[in-house]
Amino acid sequence: MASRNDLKKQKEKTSQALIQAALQLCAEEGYASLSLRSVARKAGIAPTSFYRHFREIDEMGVEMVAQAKAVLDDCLAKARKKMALPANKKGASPADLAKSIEGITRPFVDTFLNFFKKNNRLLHLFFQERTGGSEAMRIAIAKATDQLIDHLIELLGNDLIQPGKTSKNKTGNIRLVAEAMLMIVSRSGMEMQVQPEGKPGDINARTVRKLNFLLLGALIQD
Amino acid sequence: MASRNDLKKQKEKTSQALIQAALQLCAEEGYASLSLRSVARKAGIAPTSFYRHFREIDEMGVEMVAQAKAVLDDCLAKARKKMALPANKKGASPADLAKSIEGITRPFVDTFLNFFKKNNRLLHLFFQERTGGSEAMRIAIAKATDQLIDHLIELLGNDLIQPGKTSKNKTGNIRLVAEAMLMIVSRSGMEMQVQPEGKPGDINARTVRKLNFLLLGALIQD
DNA sequence: TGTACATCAGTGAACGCGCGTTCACTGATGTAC
DNA sequence: TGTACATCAGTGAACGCGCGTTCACTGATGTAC
Repeated sequence: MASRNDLKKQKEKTSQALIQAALQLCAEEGYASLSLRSVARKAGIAPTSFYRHFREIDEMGVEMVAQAKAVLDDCLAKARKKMALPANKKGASPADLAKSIEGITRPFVDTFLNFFKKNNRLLHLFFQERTGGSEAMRIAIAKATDQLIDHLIELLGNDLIQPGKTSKNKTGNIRLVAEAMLMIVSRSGMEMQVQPEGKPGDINARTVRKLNFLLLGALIQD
Repeated sequence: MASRNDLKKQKEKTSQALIQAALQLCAEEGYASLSLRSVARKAGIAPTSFYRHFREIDEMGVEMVAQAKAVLDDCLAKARKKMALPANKKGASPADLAKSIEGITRPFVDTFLNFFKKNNRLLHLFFQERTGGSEAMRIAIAKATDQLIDHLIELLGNDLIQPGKTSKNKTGNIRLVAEAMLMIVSRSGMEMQVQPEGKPGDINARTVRKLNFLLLGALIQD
């Protein structure tokens, strides 16, 4: 009575078990410390079975990156819903601007850091190995990061740019802002993970303030 | 005719050879991929000789961090000399502020990224392994980073804060700015190393603009 | 000054271990007739 | 429906390799007298 796809589904299930095991080990010891045998062991299969799913560790690594990317896209989409827009009203004073900017940065940081707590295995991989690991991994991560930044620009564009006022220069600035935002919030997430007790709960507040400076400066500069 | 310290000096020389070999391997493969044997091989000594200098790899790692820290301190000191101060003039327009801020950010970024090119082995270790590696390494790096940020705050305090206007709030902001600056510039340095051809020479310019936003926002917020 | 002894950085053999990879295999699932 | 064959995820034995670590050692440098 088995479906014709039972075999494929079972294989997919094992592949996922491998990836999940790898992500967990990666968060504990770092991607560079992954071994085919340790991943297989954690996933509960024989070392040799690994080759039924991936030709080598890095091929699995690329898949890991794809999954991390999907989670981050979800995270951004979730943050977007909470953002208060538009922030950029004409003739607003710096103090007013600062207030309305926090309507963007606060949900962004809170959502992101909350996701980071829940999915630290995914995100650790994403931001830690970007400048390490193998060539294939770096390329995969760089590509995923670029897409993520495009996604964030889309959000910021809608929230920050007034319709009809978009200039070439401003668009360029928004890319810089998006890169810096992601950089800062991911770094906060990493540090939160490394020393979860260090500075109490105010890591969110500190991150928000950093982003406030960044956005306020970018808006005023224009 | 040998000096009474010849033996000690020779030992120190070998220790340095080990550290330099390790830094080079670390930049190529990452700290996690270092092995006692590969380091000893690169340094030109027998694997067993390693134990005459360090009890384990991480003990050498801590020493590596200390050397990276010294280079970064030099880097900051060098940047300081090029910075134009003060940037924060009373009643300046945002446009004027932006101009004078670049007198700080431009030398900072140029000096830092230039040092990064020359000493990529040191800096890679410093910023890559902060959230990976062993416990001992993370502690050593965290401590060194804190000191580095204090150092940067010292510079920024002199350059950004007008005498007599220092407030508690402003001091707190400066720490946030210093952290974010170091974060952004180090990330740029890492990416420059990973893809040295990617975006031509404008990585400096892009980094400067990010820092401009940050500083401008921080100054106006106050 | 010369001699006898101490120190200690560096060595090479040897160990057990986890690794990636190969190979021929098993046995459940899927397909053809 | 039943039977014979094909597919293929998962297996266990075996391999050679680099690893960390131990040990007894060598021989140059340093010290005491």
